[in-house]
This record gives sequence, structure tokens and C-alpha cells, in this order.
Amino acid sequence: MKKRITLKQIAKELNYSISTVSKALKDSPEIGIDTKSKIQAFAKLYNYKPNNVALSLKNRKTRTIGVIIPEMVHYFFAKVIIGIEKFAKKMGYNVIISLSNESFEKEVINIETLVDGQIDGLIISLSKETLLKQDFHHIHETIDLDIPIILFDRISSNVYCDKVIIDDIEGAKKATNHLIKNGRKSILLITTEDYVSVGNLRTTGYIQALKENNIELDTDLIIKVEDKKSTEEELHNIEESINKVLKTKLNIDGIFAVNEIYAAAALKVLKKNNIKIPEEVGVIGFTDGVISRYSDPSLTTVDQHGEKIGKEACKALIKRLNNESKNLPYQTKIIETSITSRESTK
Amino acid sequence: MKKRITLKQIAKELNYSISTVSKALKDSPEIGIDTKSKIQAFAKLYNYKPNNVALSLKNRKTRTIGVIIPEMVHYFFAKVIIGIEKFAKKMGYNVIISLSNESFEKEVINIETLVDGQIDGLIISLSKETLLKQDFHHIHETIDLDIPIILFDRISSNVYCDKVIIDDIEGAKKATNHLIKNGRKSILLITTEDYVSVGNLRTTGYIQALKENNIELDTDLIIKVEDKKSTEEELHNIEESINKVLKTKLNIDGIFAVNEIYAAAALKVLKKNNIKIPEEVGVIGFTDGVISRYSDPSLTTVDQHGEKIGKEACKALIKRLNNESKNLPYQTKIIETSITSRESTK
DNA sequence: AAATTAAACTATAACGTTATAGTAATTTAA
DNA sequence: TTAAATTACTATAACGTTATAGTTTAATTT
Repeated sequence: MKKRITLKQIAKELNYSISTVSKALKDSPEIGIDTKSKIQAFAKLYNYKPNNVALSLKNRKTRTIGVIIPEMVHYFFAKVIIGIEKFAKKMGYNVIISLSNESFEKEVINIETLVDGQIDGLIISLSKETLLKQDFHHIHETIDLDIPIILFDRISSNVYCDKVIIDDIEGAKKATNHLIKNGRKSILLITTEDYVSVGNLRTTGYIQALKENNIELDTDLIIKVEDKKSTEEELHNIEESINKVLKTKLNIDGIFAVNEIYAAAALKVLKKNNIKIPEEVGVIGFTDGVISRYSDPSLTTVDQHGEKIGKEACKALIKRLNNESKNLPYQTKIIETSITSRESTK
Repeated sequence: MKKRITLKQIAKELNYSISTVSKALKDSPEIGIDTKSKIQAFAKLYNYKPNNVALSLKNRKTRTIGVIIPEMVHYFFAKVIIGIEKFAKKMGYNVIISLSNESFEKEVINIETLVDGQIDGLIISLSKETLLKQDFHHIHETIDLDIPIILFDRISSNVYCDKVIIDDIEGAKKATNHLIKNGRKSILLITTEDYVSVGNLRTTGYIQALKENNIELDTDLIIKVEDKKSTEEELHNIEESINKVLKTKLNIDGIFAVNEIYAAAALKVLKKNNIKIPEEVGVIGFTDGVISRYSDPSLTTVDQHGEKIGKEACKALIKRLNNESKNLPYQTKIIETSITSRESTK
């Protein structure tokens, strides 16, 4: 019922001008010491807090960061948000979150809404549809408006801005090498279609690891999944594909999946076929999420350190916002991956 | 580089007053038709968009909703956020998300930050610490400021506001009955300490279901977990506790866990003890999350319909914001749960 | 032809701040 | 003793809007 008190009201109440009140509360040397303490005491009593919207308008800064991610129910993105939120709060920024739901159109609308004065900068992971379309006009327009953007994870080399990614090639190599060191020679790769940048890169890493270990590449051992919506039905299709390859390629002794859903699907198919994990087939996934931790056997994974990615993205953004990197060229920060070894690869 | 154009600039450029431009863009009948179309065309050309911060200041409305949840990496909360975000966007609202990380202090700070002009209303799920302390002054102060609050899931009867919850007692009863109908008689309950409202209620539901089925309550079959941070270590303790009970109470034939982490822990312990699921012991969890879906065996769960909860919370909030429920007493909306049957209970 | 009304615009104030410039009273310096 | 400097304030404009209350000029009425 009691609305927040304003400078105006304090001024009226104590018979000073608004300027005096404003300055007194900022402890300005221009104001007499008695007046200051009187005003400060009054403000404290009435729990005065400056109105952030007014400040935003005045300063043309909202101290708010917008984040657009393709989906929420995803351990990796959740972790990234935690990282962003923590660092942002520490630096006095708020975080607005929008979901693109993997849709290009929603991504465009979300950006438009946020850019209309609500946020100082954006952190984005591009939707699958955007990557497929290769249409980045909305990103470019925002950058043109002098609103800094940081891309993470799902990026594009056709967008010029700061980026934070993991070394997907290196991560995939680590994963593949992990299996090879275990003595696996015939390694099935479950990956995405090439337009998903991370899938593409992880595929490259897998191929490079094989080459470096003098294992001949068998393209039949690569399953490229076309999944846009991650529905139950599509999951079923993935399992079907894996099953088919397992039936035709009997010597498979390792599986590398580019995310934990695919890895979990692989586990399920293997168990259904009574194939022992990790004795007969070793499995490794990407992303250290809850599924990997609670699956049976628990999954060895490539940990992407999502929280760190979030933190670094936020750090890079705030640097741009503070003009600390004004004339510096755009940077791409690479976060190291690490293997979390669990039961699925003994 | 090109900053967004303002009414002032348009006015100057076309030699009209700011008022005229403003009205022309609102298609006001006060403005001549030629002028209007000229101004509208110009605005469109320069992609004029009203500055939301200025509008917020003017209207004393931000069209932004604040959401404070205890943690992010949690299927249920993620789903709730999806529900909130979808509905909010549909109604022209933005969503700011803050994490309390189960800490009372962070919850207080988050609310303070958001309340300073950033948001029109709040949707909150209370942190465990807050529930333990039973200190709700921050919530009350916010409500006193005429900022509507909707609580969901983790609520308290000591706070007077609109609430959206599931019927935890009923859900727990459904779960327990599901096991009883399966012929289970000695059902282990893995729950939280009583200060967590949902844990408490689910415990009650369990006890009621037993009573209604004339099964005597054995308090040794109730494990109350004290977990504040959900660390790996605490998880280990949970498994230890379950293991101990399984060793002493040999006739256990069912387990009801009040969340999916506890359920997954139960699965793990059972499998380690070579107990067949569901043949020897049936397991049912709460919350239909990814763990349940991808665990082996997949878990039967009580689905809380998080997205629906989010939507209803958002709907209730916007109702208050629009003063549609001005004089109505606070309401508590109860969302029905449903059992999702999977392998763990045949 | 004077009075009324309608049409098409503009000026002003307000939302809550703060930075800049300005003013009055007092103190200090020459 | 008068000019200069200091102290302690106040007024104003601005951030970008919009609603309210004006102000012209032209058209209509009587």
C-alpha cells in the first residue's frame, strides 16, 4: 500500500530542493553536513531506493543483460545461465532470459523485444533453425545498433562478434582417443547434421583422432541425426538408427555420442541387445549432465564446463559494455574441456 | 553505430512538434491524414521503436515479471520457467530470472534488486533456507509495496498471497496407492526433512495412503534426508541411508521417493544389491524429469506438470497486475498430478 | 458579419533521476 | 573596506514518452 518514496517527496517533506536531496544522498561535498545527515536519516527511515527505471532512462544504461538460449531443459544451458547470472549479479547486472525454442522466428522476435531499451547487451546461443537458414540479419542489426553481442556454443563464423566456445574438435578428439586408448578400434559416432556447428566440429574431431591413430575411417560408422525438436518420436528414430548399425556392423567396440541424449539412447540400445558395457562396447558422451550421472552404467563424458562458459561470456560482454575492449578486435575465447571418467568406459 | 531514432529526432527532421509525431504514430484522429502518413512512413523507414524504458517510467509499469527460483538445474523448475515465459510473452511481458541458490540471503537481495523499479510483479519458489528460517519479511514488504507476488511449489501458509501448487498429499497418495495396487505392502519412503513443505506433504500423503489401505505405518521405513546443497557427497549419504535400511528391513517391496534424485539413488542401491526392479521392489519417484526417463529401468513418476504450474502462476500474476482480481481474496490454485507409468513398477 | 465550432496542430507537465549552471549569503583576502 | 572566494544551496534541462490543455486557422452556423 505504501508506495516507494521518491526524491521529490523527501524534498517536499524536508523543505529542500530535489537537487539538494539528490546530492545529499550521494554524499556530495556541495551540501552542508547537517543537511546531509538530516536527509540521509530521513531517506533511511523511509527506505528510499532510487528508481532504476528513471536511472536507466537518465543514463541510457539498464544494467541488464539479455540471454537467449534455444531451450531450457538442458543441463548445459542451465549451467551456462548459472554462470552468467552469478557473474552478472556480482557486477551489478540483472539477467533477462528468453527462449528461442530452436526457432528462428522466435529468436528474431526475442531480440527485437529485448533491444527496445531493455538491455545493454546480449548473450546468445543460436537456434538450430538459425544455423540451418544461415540468416543472421537480426544479429547484425543489433550489433549495428551498438548493442554488443556475445555468442556462445552455437556460433557462426559469419557473425562478427566476441564468442565463447569450447574446442569441440579437441573435445571430440579427447573422447575418441579415450576410447582408442581403451583398445577400441571400431568406433561408432552418433552426431548431428553438419549445419549444427558443434555437431560438425565434433565429427571433425572424431575423424582427426582416427587419422592420428591410423584407424581407417568407415563412414558407415557415422550416424547423423536430424533432430529439430527433440521429441519422443525423434528419440525413437535415433534408437532405431543405432540399432540398425549395430546389427550390420558387428565389430563395433566403442560409441562416441555428441550429446548425452544420444549417449543414453546408445546405452539403451546396447542393453536391449545384451551387449555388455563397457566390456564389449565402451560409450562416451558429450556434456556432463544429470542423465550421464544417473544413467546405468553411468556415462563417461566430455565436460564442457558450462558455468565457466557462462561466466566468460558475461565477462566479455561487460568488458564491451564498459568500453574496455573498445578498439580491440573481436575475440573468441576457448574453454578447455575435460573427460569425466565413469562406468561406461571402465 | 546508428542509434535508435527518437520522437524528438523525427519531429526535428520533419518540422513537427514531438506531440504531433507521438500522436501521428498512435494514429490519433487529432492529426491530419497527410501529416500522419508522412510521419508514419518516415518512422517506418528509420525503424522507429518506442523506448521501453521511457514508457516504463511514464506508465509506472515495466511489463516485466521477475522470477526467483532456488536452482536452475532442475527439470521441474526449468519446466515451470518455460510455462511462465511462454505465457508472459504471449501477454506482452518479459521475464527476469534470478536464482536464490537455496539461500535466504540471496533471495532477499534478489527481491530487493528486482523490486527497485524493474518489475511489476514476482513469481517465487522459496528457498529451503527461507522455509527453514520461516522468515518471510522480504515477501511481506514486497506485497506491502503493492507488488503482487505469486508463490509456487515451495510455499508457506504464513504468507498471504496467490499460490500455485500441486496437491502433494494427493500426488503422494496416488504414488503410494500405485505401489499398493501392485501388491506392495512394505513401502520405503525417501523424503526430506519436514521443513520442506513439499516433502512434508508428500510424507503425509504416504501415511494417509497406508492408513486407507490398512497397512500399518512403520516409521523405520521413512528416511528423512537432510540435504541443503545437493552435492555429490550428500548424494552418497542418501545412498548409504537407503542401503542401511534395505539391509535391516528385508521385506521391503516398494520404494516411494519424493523426487527423482532420491529415486535414482534408490535404483542404484537396489541394483548394487542385486535386487530385481520391479519384480522384487517397485520404485516410484516424483517429478517427471530427464533422469526418470533415461534411467534404467526407466522410472514411474508422479508428473507435476511444471509447465502448467508456470503458466497458471503467470496467469494469476497478470490478473493481479491488471487489477482483475483487485478485491478477490488470495487464491491457491491446485494443479492435478498424474502418474507416468514406466518400467520401475511394471 | 459576427459568433461558434471544428480541424490540425503545439506547449507543457509529468514519470524520477542527475549533471550543469546559477544564486545568495558568508567568509576570507588584499 | 571592498573585491574575491567559498559555502550551501536551488533552478534548469535532459533522458523519451504521452496525456492534457492550449492555440491557431479555417469552416460553419445564424
